[in-house]
Amino acid sequence: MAEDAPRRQPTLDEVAERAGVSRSVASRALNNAPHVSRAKREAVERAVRQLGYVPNPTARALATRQTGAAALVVSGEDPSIFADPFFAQVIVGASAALEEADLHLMLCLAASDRGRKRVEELLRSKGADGVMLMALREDDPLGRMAAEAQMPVVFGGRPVGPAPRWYVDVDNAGGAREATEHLVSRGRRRVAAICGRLDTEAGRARYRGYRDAMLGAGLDPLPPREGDFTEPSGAAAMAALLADHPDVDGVFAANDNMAAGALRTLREAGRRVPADVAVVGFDDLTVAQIADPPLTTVHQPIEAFGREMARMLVALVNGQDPTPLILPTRLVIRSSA
Amino acid sequence: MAEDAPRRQPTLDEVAERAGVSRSVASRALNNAPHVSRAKREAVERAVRQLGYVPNPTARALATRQTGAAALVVSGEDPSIFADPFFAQVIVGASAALEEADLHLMLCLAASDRGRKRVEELLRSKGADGVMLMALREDDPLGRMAAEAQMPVVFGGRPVGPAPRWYVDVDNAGGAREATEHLVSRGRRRVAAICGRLDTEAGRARYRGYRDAMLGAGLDPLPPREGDFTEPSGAAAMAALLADHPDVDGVFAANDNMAAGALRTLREAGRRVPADVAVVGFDDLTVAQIADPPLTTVHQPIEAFGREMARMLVALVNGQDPTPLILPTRLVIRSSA
DNA sequence: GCTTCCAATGGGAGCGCTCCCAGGTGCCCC
DNA sequence: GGGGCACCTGGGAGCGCTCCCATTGGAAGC
Repeated sequence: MAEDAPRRQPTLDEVAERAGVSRSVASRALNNAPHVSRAKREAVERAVRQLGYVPNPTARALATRQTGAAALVVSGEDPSIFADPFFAQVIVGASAALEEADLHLMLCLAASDRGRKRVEELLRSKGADGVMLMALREDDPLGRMAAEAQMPVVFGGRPVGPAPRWYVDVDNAGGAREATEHLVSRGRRRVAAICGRLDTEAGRARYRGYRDAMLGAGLDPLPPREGDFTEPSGAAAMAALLADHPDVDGVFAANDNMAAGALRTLREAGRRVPADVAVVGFDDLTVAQIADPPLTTVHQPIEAFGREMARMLVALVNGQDPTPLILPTRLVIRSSA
Repeated sequence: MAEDAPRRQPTLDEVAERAGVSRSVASRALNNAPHVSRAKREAVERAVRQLGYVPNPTARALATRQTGAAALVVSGEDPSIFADPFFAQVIVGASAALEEADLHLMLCLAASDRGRKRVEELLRSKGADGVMLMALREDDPLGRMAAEAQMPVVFGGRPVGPAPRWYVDVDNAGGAREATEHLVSRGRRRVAAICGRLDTEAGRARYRGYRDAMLGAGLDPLPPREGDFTEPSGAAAMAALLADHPDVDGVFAANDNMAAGALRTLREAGRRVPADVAVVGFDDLTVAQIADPPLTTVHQPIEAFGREMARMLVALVNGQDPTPLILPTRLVIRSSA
């Protein structure tokens, strides 16, 4: 009755032996490849069941030269950048798409030197079948490494500089323009922008969108007021803004976190939102709904962003040549503007 | 000048040949193992540099029977559970600890059937050197799978039922008790609890802490008002609470998201916080600081949680036998209570 | 009935690394 | 001066799988 606990995992050879076939046939049966008779196929299946056989992914990887994993690399100087719920949603999307392709997700936070070194090694050693790269800053060494890697690379968000061959991005400039135009259409004239880091393309593009909208409306854009996409930086930027331009009546913040910070500063300064100052954010994360007042914000399809990035990578891994993708944004009007 | 782009990665054999040594010596030099003369060691290093050699992790994995990766599995029926910023912080901590041990992080969202199946396969095929398991619900099949796996498994948060051999957890009951006692000490008498999912141990323990504190103060605990750790569920629970107990003057919410929802409902119902109703949350995520009013909440060391989980796993992988860990919580007093 | 063809089969050579072991060298010590 | 005894060294056997290829046998075609 008591089954001897097998110390070692059964191997394909043992399955083959038990099924009375050769290893080749067993392998073909397992990968349901052609050229296996019905009888033997069934014999193999039976043996697999009896032995509780599971193929060894490492051995398979070595033989096929495919790891069965895709890496998602998040750059940035500070690991806490990853605490932004934005990434969690990207991961949910990417994970779903990779699951369909039966690829595992390796997550690499390339904040520390050590982390970057490990990513470089991953890239050079083909430790994954492909890589998704996010949150690159200007002159990020990861960009160069990726270019040199003999491996499919998809960028999540274009990096600063020339656009890479494969990327998924969001219409940052368009979204920012729409947000700013909304403020202007509500009669705001002294509209300022709290920007994200200007060493990222997203930060730059969103400022460009703001500026274009202002110029288009015949208004003077204010110079960029740089934050780092965090709530405190938004609060600080808003405070500085109030000091320099007490008459500001509209604010476009390059993400919801900073918008929330701006809201806090405005509340503390006794300014009513939106009566005195209207505020628009970007991202449409949970914080936008929770904020008081709820934030009017530029919605971006974050989960789709992750999903499309992964799908593009899968296509590349399968030898196809997908085209870059720019996802649309859409203004969600709540009460802050 | 123009270097021929080598189509194939150089192998250890080529390094050895170039360095004029055997493969064994090259291997030892690479892993800086003993029994290699200084001269040959340097020759190998030179050859590595000239050839741009990077060891093939898959081949190494096959030979050593170690994958060099640890998996973080997040269970739950809905992938969006992962959108909770809680997990992002856990990942930051875990990632840092794994980086020290030179292990890669595989992230598995085991929400769909397909996802669970893949985790099972991972477990059975030893596709990773160890696994961290989080967010298990009652009777979660993952628990059984993990128990059967011939692989180190660390639980992040104890599952419902008997405690596993290795886990990292937070003092949920203690934190909840402290939170509730705080409300009582501020003179609140009609204190309710908005619970998390009661099919998770965290949800249960936090309710137990609330109940114990109430009983300890000679007050009647209200029956659990169950949410699912999301903001809307907190808002809904609060609304139901107001309907059933209009005289409620204190609320302990089992996490910050639900507390934020409660805040919203209270605001819409015209109740002042904390004057009419005091609210305490749990987690101390960013949302607690952003909320209006800022939330008094039970701080838990989330990043440390992830870090310790990973460290425990690394210890197990290295053949040690670490002891389970329960991390302390601490009440952070802001203005909501 | 004999060639032709193709599905089915199993042998064997890798994939690129680790690690055990047998053999070889120099050096110290009695 | 010879027998240990370090330390080096390289050969070779795996790790568990895939896949090419030569071989077989039976069905189909003439």
